[in-house]
Amino acid sequence: MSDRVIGATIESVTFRDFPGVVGELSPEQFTGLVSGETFERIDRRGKHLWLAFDGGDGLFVHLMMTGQLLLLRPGAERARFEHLRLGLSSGWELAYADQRKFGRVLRYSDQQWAAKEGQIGPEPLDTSFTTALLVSSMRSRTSPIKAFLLDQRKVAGIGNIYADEALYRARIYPGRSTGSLDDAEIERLHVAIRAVLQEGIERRGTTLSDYMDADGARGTNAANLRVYGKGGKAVCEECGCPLERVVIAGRGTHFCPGCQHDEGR
DNA sequence: TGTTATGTTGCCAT
DNA sequence: TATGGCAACATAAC
Repeated sequence: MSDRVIGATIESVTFRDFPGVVGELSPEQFTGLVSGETFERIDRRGKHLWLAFDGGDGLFVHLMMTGQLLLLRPGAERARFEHLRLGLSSGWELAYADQRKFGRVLRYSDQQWAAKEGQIGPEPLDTSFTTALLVSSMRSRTSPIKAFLLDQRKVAGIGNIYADEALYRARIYPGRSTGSLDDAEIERLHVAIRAVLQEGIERRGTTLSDYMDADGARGTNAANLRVYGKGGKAVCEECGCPLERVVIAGRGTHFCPGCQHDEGR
């Protein structure tokens, strides 16, 4: 998005059928606050996006389950489930669409973004994300490792798909108590987290139904998944066991009972 | 036609 | 503080 957004000024704001997409502000308040602002920088922490204005403050965006940020040409037909469109001086329009309306485009002060950012755990692809860091944050926790991985305060950016994929690659049962993992298991998990995320990025995202990039292109990582969505529908490509689906941490959890034992190793 | 599942997170109760 | 359940919403697949 950077090429078409950085340096561009917001010239128009159009609301569609869900003004709540911008939070508590009325459409008039939001329009007044962002009109004339120029984007200086696009940042990201985990799944949280930050589109910073050049004079300070900016837009905080979270896509949640079904959100889409789209760059459209002026006059382009309203996207399905489009709720907000920002007309930019660069000759593009930045639209936000979201079938389930969980996501938000919020006007945040720098302080609000700093506070939000401070809540988010380490970036798993940064060099600062070491096995030792993971070991110390996992110590003496009793919740399932799957719940730990989904907690954005512990590690940034892992969602339900990548949690299941990482645990499968590390051969760890998702229901294992976080604090019960030994050093070798945590080392495998560290490697697996980085691998599944890196591969997902290389394939430009896991599109199961809604995800698309700003050009409307689908990611191809769905074809790279080994377990997610396959419980009861496929066998493990390593051991041939039928894959299973259970609910852990309130989320559908897919795993191989042959490779991911309840008691480690 | 009803029931259940879906990629996330915050709030609430314990 | 840590943990677990559930609601927010629209749609697709059983």
